[in-house]
Amino acid sequence: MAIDVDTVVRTSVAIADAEGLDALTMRRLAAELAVTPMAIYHHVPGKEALLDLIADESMKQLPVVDPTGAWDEELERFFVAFHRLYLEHPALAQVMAQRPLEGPTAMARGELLLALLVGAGVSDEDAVAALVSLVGYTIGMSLYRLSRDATGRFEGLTEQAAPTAYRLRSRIAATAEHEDAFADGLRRLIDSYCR
Amino acid sequence: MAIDVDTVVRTSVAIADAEGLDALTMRRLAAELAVTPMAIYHHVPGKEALLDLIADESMKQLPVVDPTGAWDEELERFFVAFHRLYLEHPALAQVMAQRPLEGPTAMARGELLLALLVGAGVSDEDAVAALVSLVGYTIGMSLYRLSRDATGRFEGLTEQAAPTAYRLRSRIAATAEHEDAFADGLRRLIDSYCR
DNA sequence: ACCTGAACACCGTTCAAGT
DNA sequence: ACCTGAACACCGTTCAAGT
Repeated sequence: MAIDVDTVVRTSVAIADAEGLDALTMRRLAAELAVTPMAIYHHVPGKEALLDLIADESMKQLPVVDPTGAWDEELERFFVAFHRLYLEHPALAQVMAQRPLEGPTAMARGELLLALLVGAGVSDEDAVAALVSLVGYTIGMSLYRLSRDATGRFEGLTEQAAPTAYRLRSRIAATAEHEDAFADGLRRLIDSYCR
Repeated sequence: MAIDVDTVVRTSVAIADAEGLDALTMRRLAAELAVTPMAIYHHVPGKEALLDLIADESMKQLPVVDPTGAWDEELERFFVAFHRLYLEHPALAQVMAQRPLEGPTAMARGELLLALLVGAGVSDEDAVAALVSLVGYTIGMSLYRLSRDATGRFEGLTEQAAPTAYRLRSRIAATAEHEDAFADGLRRLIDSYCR
């Protein structure tokens, strides 16, 4: 039934995107591929390995930075795209949250970012420190945002019953959901590495 | 057998801390409590609710900020403790990654942080923006660090076979695992809100 | 080499019954 | 009110067998 690693991975991504990561089970995937659950194991060692493949495949959507561009602008462009990738694929964010950014594709993108910084005169140490901070910030802000989207908000919390908590939540929600909240903090972080 | 919500939650935390979140199943928990799996459902609606309770219970370990202290120092103290809490309880970080910081305890801590900032003359909007960024940064850096700790590192990656990727990973690992990496980026972010 | 069928050792949760 | 026993509808994965 024309089953290979690529179709397995692509179908997995499609299921996770459409119905959430919980819906992605080996049995569901097999059904989608019109095949027995065990057939998948001839192309992928197991579910963990499948998630690794999904992670790496998805990272290919990250932009490739231009090493000749302005490094602060390139950084902003890259991490805004990173953030957007997570928001558009919540299941991916969920997968990546538990997985080091160590796939071949992620590493290749990392090399480019590092080269960009070092080429701009930043020391090796500072460049790596900057990258780690920016990646951490991006992951955290994405997950934080997604977790607010996912849950039914203000459940059982009315303005009458708990006015302070209610107002705090409203304000946090408004800020966290605003597109610019992420970019604002990102710029603060990037700027701090400019000096 | 002396089963109440508190012992259920505390035992859950103990299992998750000792053996990881995956080991925390309703059946395993029941065994630990010397009770039938179904007994738990008379004290907690279900597993999701149990995870909510674990989350809120754990948040009680976060420090209470001193509203009369220097706000930059208080912020640093709070988020460094937050980071440490996650590192010491990886299962908690895993739970929180998928859950909004909206429990009663988290909200109470948030109120205090907000009061601290507003008391220092920061506008409401900026204060909320600062908190969201700092929380996002802290969550992301914690998860990023934990994900590197969890996986067997450099699996199948030798210096001979792929020298560039190998060196990049080594440098990232060294940076990410350094205690000061988190605090450094945190200070950059906090400082950016001082001006 | 690739796929199937049946089975194993698990999950969370429902439901009816006991005290 | 609190707990039990048996069952249901799932999981990921092993193993032996087919082609």
